[in-house]
Amino acid sequence: MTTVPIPGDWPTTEEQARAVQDGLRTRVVLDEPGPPPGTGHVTGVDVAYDDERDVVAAAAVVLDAESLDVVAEATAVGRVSFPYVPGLLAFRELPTVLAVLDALPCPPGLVVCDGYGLAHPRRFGLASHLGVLTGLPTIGVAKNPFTFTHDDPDAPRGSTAPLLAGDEEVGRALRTRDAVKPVFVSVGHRVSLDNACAHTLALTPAHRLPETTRRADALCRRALRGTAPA
DNA sequence: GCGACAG
DNA sequence: ATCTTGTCGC
Repeated sequence: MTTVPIPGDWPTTEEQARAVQDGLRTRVVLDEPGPPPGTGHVTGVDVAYDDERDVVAAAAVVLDAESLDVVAEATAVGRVSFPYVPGLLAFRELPTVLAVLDALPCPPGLVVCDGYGLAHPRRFGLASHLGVLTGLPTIGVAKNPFTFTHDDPDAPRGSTAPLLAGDEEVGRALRTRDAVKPVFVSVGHRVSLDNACAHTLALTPAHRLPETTRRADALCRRALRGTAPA
């Protein structure tokens, strides 16, 4: 496990953070389809917090996209770098997530984030931000619709409904299990929305949430507990 | 102005 | 995110 310093130039105020987003948003690449589902590596990243102790733990779990077997794992711990502010989640998660990806012994391939990419007030959520900073193809799979609206997808797994910001489709509500609450998929960087949904379905053979995020969630919680006082 | 709001 | 027991169902 690695320990993470907060970058010296990390934003301190919401105003600074929004300015960073506005400066980087033009770098998002939207005209690539991304890797085909079921090939290469797919990596889940997630973060757990203990705000009382000011500790954050991140985990990355690399899966073989075809078998969904675990290929590699890494964890990293650090200090909380930003408070939770809707729309500025990336500033809370990124330092530790970048470090944990660096700590992996192999290329991550497609990165699946817990949260949003383009579906964001300034079209630059966590998944897009991570993609721009690393150059990696990324998607966001969120558990809640945030501020966006959508119709309820049909009951069968695989059904979708547009995630809307006004009349703009910023993502998709995707049913990953029959008659179970959908997940909310959006493009991060260098992946099409259709492909992002296809990946999400490939990663949900048995549960509502992708195997990538389930594995990463379990691992970062374990890592956080591992930092508890002896 | 007030409420809602990824994790 | 996190606080939290048992319980219903595949």
